[in-house]
Amino acid sequence: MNTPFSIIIADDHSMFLDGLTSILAEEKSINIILTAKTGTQVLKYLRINTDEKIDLVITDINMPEMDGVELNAAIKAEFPKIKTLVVSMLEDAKKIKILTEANANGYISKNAEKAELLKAIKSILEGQNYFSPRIKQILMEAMFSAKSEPEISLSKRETEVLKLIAQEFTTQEIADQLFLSKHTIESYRKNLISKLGVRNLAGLTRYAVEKGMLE
Amino acid sequence: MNTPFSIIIADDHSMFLDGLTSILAEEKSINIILTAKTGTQVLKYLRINTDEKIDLVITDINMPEMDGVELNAAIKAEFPKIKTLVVSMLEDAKKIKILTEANANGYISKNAEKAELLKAIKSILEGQNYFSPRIKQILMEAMFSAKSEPEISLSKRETEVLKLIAQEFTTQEIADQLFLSKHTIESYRKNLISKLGVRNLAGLTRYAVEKGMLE
DNA sequence: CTCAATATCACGGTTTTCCGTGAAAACAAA
DNA sequence: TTTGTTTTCACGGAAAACCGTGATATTGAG
Repeated sequence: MNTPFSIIIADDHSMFLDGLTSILAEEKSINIILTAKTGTQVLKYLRINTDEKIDLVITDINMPEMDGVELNAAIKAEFPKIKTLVVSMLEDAKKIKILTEANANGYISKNAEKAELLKAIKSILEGQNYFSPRIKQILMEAMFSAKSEPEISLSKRETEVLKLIAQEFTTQEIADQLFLSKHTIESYRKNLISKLGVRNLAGLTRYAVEKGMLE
Repeated sequence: MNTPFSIIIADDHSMFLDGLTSILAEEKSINIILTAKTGTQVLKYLRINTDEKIDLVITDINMPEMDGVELNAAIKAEFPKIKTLVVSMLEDAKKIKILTEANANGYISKNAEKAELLKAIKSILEGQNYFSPRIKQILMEAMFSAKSEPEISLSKRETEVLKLIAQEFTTQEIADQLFLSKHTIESYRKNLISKLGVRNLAGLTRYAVEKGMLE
């Protein structure tokens, strides 16, 4: 018999953490070394116990302090030998894309059955990545739809001005705050309006609010 | 020894369901009769197997088809003897309030530890309701903060005009659409601005978006 | 019925936004 | 180093929003 695999689990919801632990405790080939509620806790552990061989980190995406995406990136940068499996509530195309680009070894949804979870873990521990058909499909769709979206990107200043505009400041007030000419701010207004494809202040404000740009 | 308690668990996330099942399987005094992914499944089961004695239904709030709040209400209406324990991701004051008013027997967050879950289940099965101190506190705060909010109410027309304003229509355009004078729309603008305590179009738009007035 | 809230309309004046058109300097990427 | 993006500034005119200060008619609740 081989030595059991060592894994770490990170999820901010205790109950889910306990549940996962309980499921995996039944597996003789798996040793749960640590359960954590934030990405930082996991990283801290890995940095201190460098001699301990960890095979896999299972992580949620949504966590306080350091989320699963960041944690995955950090692990891949500092401990490239450690495999990662991301488990998430939502099937977020963008995050999945980022994760695949950051070499995560697997991604499954919390909608997945216990059987699929075990299958994913086994695949990854054997050296194969695991992305369910459903996830692959979402990824593909995101690729195509991404092309239809012209991907509006705003510069730092543009973002800064837009925020202030949406916060009910007038052109003059913004100019004063940023120590710029009011003509400059007017330029930004115009650019933003054409760039974002809106008609007026209402459109600008709506964009800012919907993109969550205001605190 | 008493006969074990019969419980049903409902949660749309398989993995959580499996986890919970795994945790509770360790308890000899608990028999898991059914696990379901929607509230309707649970209700259907209860209606068919009326002879089977169910002690407790553990349910998530966020589920497709029929959520935990509705499920709780339905159970309390049709099967008042069955106890309910609601488990939720978020600590939503409004929903907690509704649930307590609908006589749910307990509410715990998924942030809760396994120990608290077991404590809640035991309390409820022994006939006592269980709401954690944290939940009680949130409930209290909601009560007070509800009173402090002056509750701005807009008339039908005001709402209608505000929606159009936030959708980038000008005063003249709105007047044309509603077959009103532009002066009338200007009056509404003024009233809305003072009523909502904002400075300009940006504030109006922000209010509309944040209140979810625009589909 | 009465009173308050709602809905409608009006005008003149000020401020702000919107539009077109242009351009120079700084900076980063190729 | 050339090229593209970002940041900065300028002017004039048109359009729209904002402000104050009204008024009248309808309507719904008490």
